[in-house]
Amino acid sequence: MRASDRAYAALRADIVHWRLPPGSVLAEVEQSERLGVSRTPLREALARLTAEGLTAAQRGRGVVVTDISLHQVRELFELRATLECRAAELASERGDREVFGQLSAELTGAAGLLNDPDPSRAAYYELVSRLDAAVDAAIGNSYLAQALKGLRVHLVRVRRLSQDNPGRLLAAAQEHATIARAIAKGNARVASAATTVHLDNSLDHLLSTNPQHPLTINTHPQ
Amino acid sequence: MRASDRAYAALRADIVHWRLPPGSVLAEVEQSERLGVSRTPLREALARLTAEGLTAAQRGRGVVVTDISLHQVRELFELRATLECRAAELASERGDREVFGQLSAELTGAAGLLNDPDPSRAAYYELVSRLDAAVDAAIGNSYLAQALKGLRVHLVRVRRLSQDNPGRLLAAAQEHATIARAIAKGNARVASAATTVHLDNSLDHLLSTNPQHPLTINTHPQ
DNA sequence: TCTTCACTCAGTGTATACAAAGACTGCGCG
DNA sequence: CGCGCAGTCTTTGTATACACTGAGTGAAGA
Repeated sequence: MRASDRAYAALRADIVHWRLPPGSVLAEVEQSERLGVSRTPLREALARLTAEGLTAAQRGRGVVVTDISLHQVRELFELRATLECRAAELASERGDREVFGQLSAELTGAAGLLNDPDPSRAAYYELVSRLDAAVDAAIGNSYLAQALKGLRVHLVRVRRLSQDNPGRLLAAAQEHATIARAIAKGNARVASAATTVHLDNSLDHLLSTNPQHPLTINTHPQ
Repeated sequence: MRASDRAYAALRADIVHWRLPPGSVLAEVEQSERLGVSRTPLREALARLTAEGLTAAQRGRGVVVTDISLHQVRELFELRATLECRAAELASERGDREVFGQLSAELTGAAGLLNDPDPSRAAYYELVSRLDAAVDAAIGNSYLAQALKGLRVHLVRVRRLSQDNPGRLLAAAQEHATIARAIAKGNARVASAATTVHLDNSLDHLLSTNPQHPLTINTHPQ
């Protein structure tokens, strides 16, 4: 694996998991020494991150990890709703019904996963990402799939803000199950509607647990 | 201006205007000598182009200008319809009515621009891009605006395929005027519908003037 | 005491040298 | 005559040295 790929993956993970919180300045020499690569591949990694919107180049001060305000979260969810509703419709028309039937069944029984002691809910999120992957494969549109992928990077970072409690996660799992069931039935209208409802609930939950603007207060959530 | 920016702008223009047709291999030393920059900024430019999807890295043979099949054009328009319809809706709700009223009037009178002897129709396309810019500003969603921007790069490249005749351009101008008028009236439903119609007509025209798959035959349209 | 200018220095932007990996070619063997 | 292998060579990947820009700081003058 190339050094630039390693640097990119490491930095991206650090940003997404808030080990590099918004506002962190990523000095080239400092990061290249930390990651054990030279400046050239590190610059390539930073360029990729900047293209994704995870970092931004500040004239004269290097690149910094971009901030996320609640206002931006709203914009993010507005685009997300647009893309995911369309994706749900297309998946309903073009998807493999068995795949989504199976996923729907698993999601309905996701309560078991949430009783798991794992605090990171890895098993649950893995199941959800399998649904995402199934939708990507079903829509048969690489441009749309790519747009969705680009969005999800930001959404994983935002997830840290939602401070999910078991109740919300259980409800979200059922909403996901509803979406998968509609796709399995080939009902595009319902799939789109269920997606709209799910995203609205998610955003409401996120906003209610983050009363005001100051997301930067949560910079070190530990 | 940085050397990497110049290299990026030059390569991007060359690709979009088909001076570097699909399949061209962009060897680093060759291009860096041609553009008068060293390999380092050129690599950065190539990385940006690859992130945009205009080029793709081929293991061991450098980066090549990506091909565009009719199938991909269909996918492109599918995503485009999704994003632009939503953008038209949001612009109807949030846009400045005077701005779009003015644009609508100009577009209605665009027949004059099309009688212009300029074969590149620069004046016409400048007017259309002003409509795009107005929509971007009106939607008030930087993520959606960014997604639209990323799409338009590919669309400019595809434009070369559509071999627009004056009749189609005039019809397109009227369709654009209809969209602008609906936005000016604040009628989101009609704005979205008019966008759907316009994009369907555009795709139909493009497909009818490119009978079969082999877009690569048009590699050197001059 | 405030403002401004110059100096220093940290850090990015660029060039180039070196290393490594993959592709092409030519030869030999079956 | 075809297939396979090895060697060479082109091209990318990485490291590092140098240049240049911009920011911060200190002192001096008003």
